[in-house]
Amino acid sequence: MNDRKQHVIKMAHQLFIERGFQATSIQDILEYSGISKGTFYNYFSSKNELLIALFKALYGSMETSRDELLIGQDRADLTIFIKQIELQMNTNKKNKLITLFEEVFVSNDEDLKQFLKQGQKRMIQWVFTRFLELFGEEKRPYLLDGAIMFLGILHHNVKYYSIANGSSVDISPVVHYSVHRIVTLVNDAANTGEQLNKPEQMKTWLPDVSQTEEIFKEKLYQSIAMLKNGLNESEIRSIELLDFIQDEFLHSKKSREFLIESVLCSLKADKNLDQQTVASLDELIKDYFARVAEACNLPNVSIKQ
Amino acid sequence: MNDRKQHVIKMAHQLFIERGFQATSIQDILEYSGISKGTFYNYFSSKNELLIALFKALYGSMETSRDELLIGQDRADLTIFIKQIELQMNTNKKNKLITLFEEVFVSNDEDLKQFLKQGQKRMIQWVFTRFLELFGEEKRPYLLDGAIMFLGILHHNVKYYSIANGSSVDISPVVHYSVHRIVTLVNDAANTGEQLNKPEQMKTWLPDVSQTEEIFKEKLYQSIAMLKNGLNESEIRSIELLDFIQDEFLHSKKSREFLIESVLCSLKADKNLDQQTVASLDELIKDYFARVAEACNLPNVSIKQ
DNA sequence: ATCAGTTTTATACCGGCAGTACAAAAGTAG
DNA sequence: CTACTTTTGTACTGCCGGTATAAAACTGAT
Repeated sequence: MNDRKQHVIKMAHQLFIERGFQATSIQDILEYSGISKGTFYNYFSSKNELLIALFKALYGSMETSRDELLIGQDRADLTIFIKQIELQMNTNKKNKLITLFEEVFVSNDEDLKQFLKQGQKRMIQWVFTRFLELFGEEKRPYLLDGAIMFLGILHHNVKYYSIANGSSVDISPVVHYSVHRIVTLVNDAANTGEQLNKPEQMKTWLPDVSQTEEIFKEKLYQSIAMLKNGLNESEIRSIELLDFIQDEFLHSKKSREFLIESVLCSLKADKNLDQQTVASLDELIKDYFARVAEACNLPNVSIKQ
Repeated sequence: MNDRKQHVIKMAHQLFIERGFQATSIQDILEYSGISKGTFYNYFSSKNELLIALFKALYGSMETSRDELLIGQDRADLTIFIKQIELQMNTNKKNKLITLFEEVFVSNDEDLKQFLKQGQKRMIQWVFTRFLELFGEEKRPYLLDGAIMFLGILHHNVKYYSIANGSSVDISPVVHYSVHRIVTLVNDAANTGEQLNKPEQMKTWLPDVSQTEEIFKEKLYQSIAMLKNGLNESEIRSIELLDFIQDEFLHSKKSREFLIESVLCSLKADKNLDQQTVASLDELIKDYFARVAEACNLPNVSIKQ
């Protein structure tokens, strides 16, 4: 049922990689994936919506595996950030995401355009929050500029490095080089005090829902980090419990409330931990699930009527 | 005759600005410019070729007015470079060049794609040669990386600054900011000795003809600069003569050989100038015209037969 | 096994697109 | 007036994304 739909997305993706999006006709997709036109338009309302589904799948899995690299790691460690960027650039390359992106970015379909713009903004916002962790709160005013410039440098460098050295070349040195550059750049901007974009303006980028989502995640990470700091390395069980919570929330759609509640229960009984922080963590998570339940109910009601 | 063709390009440009390239049909262009389909395909072999003609016209005029800013100026002056970049970014914006560019950059038409890639490489090469003049020969190994990163930073900054402040905002601060950043970046790379792309690889970018053209221009500028250095400010007539030559070669297709020869004659009689340098300049220019004549004759012969 | 409800298929169809073909008309120069 | 080129108008081809619909296949509950 849903397998079939996924299969169509997969087959279409192959065709898009081989020939590009524009050059792939719906007829091609039908023949290649062995379905009829009616079924296709039963799954997707248009060719563009198929593309959106593809992007969502690819970016979703990319984001989770990128975030997984951070579990149980020092969030201020630059080498982890480099690994994260390498991962993303490699999946970009493997799936020809950048080409696909460029090909449809200037499109007449306003929905598709907005979706892609949102994706770019999400990426910048992610780099910004990582920069906050890497450079520290005191550099905040210069970190939105930094995130924007970092992505500009990175993409341009990868592009021309690939032209010069063949597209199969390892892009790891490019990532290292680009990260080194942005470090000096941010420090330079902080020294001279020059600023182009204020980080506050990002608030206007995301819809409230995913914004509070981001804030929640950041608070969660902070609480967990604080608790971990109070532990020494021998208390493995406590660390494992904390890591589990973080991991579970990473797969946001399928976080299992009952499991997390039981883990929280264990944490409350854990005398190695600062119980005040545990309490605030507990409250934070209870709030989150309350909000999720609320968000789930409202649409259901409106559907039933 | 040719006026009509230019008129079609102009009308098409207007439509492209309003609706975008893909969304403008040939039928639209026919109606808007008041010609018939037959005539259109008499002028352009395809819609894409019309776009190439448009790009050539726009980029051509942009490059000459950008180069004109340098006449009689200190080529190492950073403020002139900033003015040049501002000029280019403003015409980009006015003509929606970047949007048009992005819209067709990933295209199935290999000719169009190659043409656009050449355009990008030309731009990087120009920035590189300007950086050579601004940063000095000793920074050469880091200036191709610098040029690539500068354009990445600049375009990204302009993009997000325009999103945040409306597309009608003055981009001058963005240009200043980006230039400041690239200065520290180049010095940083030079200090640490990190290098991604070697400037030599640019040789593989351009066809031989425009490459020797670039080399000629650079030599010309150097000779003229040397001669000027030997003068003091009161010798206006000599300076004017030198500036005239530089100006005349800037409009490369229509440089008038007889005029330049006569000016060279005056220079040879000018006792304010270092006659050895004048002689080498003379030889350089004679070589150039010989090459141009050769290049003109060969195609003519093949046409007549 | 039957039957109702859904999904899938096959096929014909629509309007729009870029590009081709070609004969008639208009313009141009000697 | 003539010979030649340019322009025009129109009809045509083949492909595209998307719609419509009736027949066929599948599904699950009784």
